[in-house]
Amino acid sequence: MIKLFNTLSKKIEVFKPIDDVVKIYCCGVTVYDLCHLGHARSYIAWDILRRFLIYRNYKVRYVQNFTDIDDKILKRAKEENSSMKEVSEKNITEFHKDMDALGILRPDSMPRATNHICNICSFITILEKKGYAYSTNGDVYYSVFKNKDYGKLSNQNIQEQNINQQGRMTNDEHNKKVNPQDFALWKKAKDDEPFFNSPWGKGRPGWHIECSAMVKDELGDTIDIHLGGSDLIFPHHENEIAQSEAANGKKLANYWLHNGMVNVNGQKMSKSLKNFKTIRELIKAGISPMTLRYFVLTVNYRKPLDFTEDALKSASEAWKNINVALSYEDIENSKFNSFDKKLTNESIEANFAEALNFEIIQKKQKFIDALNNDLNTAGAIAVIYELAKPIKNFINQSQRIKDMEINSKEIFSLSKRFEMLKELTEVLGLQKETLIKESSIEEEEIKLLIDARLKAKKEKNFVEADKIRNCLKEKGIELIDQSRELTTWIRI
RNA sequence: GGCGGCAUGGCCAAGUGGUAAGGCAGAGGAUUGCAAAUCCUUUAUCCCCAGUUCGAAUCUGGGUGCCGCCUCCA
Repeated sequence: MIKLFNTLSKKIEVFKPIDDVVKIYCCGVTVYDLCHLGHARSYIAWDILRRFLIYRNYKVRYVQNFTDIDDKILKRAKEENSSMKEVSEKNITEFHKDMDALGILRPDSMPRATNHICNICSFITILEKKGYAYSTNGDVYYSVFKNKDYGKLSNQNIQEQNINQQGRMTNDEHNKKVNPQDFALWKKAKDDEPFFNSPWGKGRPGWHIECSAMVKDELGDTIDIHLGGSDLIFPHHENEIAQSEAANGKKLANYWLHNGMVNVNGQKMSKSLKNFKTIRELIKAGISPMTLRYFVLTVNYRKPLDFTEDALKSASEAWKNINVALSYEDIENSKFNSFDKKLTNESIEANFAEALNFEIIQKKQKFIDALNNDLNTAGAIAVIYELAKPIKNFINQSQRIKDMEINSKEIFSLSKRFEMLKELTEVLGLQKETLIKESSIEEEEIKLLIDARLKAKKEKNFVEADKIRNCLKEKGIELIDQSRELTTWIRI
């Protein structure tokens, strides 16, 4: 039983899909710039939800939009002396690069606001006909007081909001809006702005209406799950509900899920505070994509995620260990060819195989239980670690100890664990990474230095020996003395 | 001012009524010329106060502190 926290009811609820295809809509990005860690957090969380549903045998249709009409895009286009289209195209390409790097599955469909102008216009027309919208000189607004339910998602009292916001309207808005909370469905274009033709003249859609129109077009009137950041609860999602439910006369989404923000020094990471780190720059700074993914998974998706050097370092070390375990396949293939890899249950004592199997199944169940519980990824990771630890230990030892004694029973056990480890890491989207750092040093040079060091060691010149060790360490090479005469090395 | 959330060991973080998962970091020991890896040992009564209960980190009330939303925002 998958249980999810529903913002609408403010409770954890058992997830029950409407029919056999789970319909999910996720609010995407406004494509005026590169994505930062906050975006990564959000889309990683929802990627886990999607992967887990699929793992639990649900069919999923996952739609995520691009907002490619927006004031910020226009502003950016002006700054760069380019067009709205060019800015959004460029950032959509960059978006895909980042998301692919993070191992986020591509949505089944990624509609763009600009391709849905027609749907948006007919949507607004319906709202007008039903009396929920009014137009004033080329602008169209949604009248929130016409809607009895308005505020049900964010638990806002519309009257109080009204009082609070009286002073916030610009003079221009005062002339057009009946109430301060009324929001734009269609915005009249200024002379120098790009526009689309509409029944109300030249203009462009307001922010919220695109999602309502695209949800309806792509998935229908009522969907299973609507996703987004917690900063979208109000007003964006509240307004989406108001529009869609007024127009369609049906519930928009059964489950509303919202992820917590990424914080920097206790404050929300955001463009306006200029405290953000783009995914691009983090990766460039040597933090691998899977480290970022792991970092995100250490905290429940609804809680704030503090971005600190320490936390990132901790995630990085932990991920390295799991990553070592994930390289088991390669090690097995290259090192243990002498073993009969086709070991079967028959060649291993039945009791042993049975006990092992039981243990592994138990871990799998623990993993599922964790994710069932409102996507407790931290709990799931604990299971991953339990599986990975013996594998990691084995690999580390085999790399460092010459002629390590290995028995077929152990290999059998490790292989079985590894199978499950792979299955479960896949659900979390954690993929093996090659963590080799760039190193200027050539293999030939390393060998020469190792020989020099062995010679120094024989002469008990440990000062010189340590000097060579430290020198190589600085270049990302770690030496391992497997015996008096044998030294190997690995990149760190 | 309105709405919502959070407070668990040095750090990160699970657990939501039956005497505290996991990770990172640290300490001691074994091993090692050193180092690495591995193994063993080791570090919490859960912000404060009151209450409910046989029993609470977990429920209720009050307090303190922090954060988010109410303008664009994942």
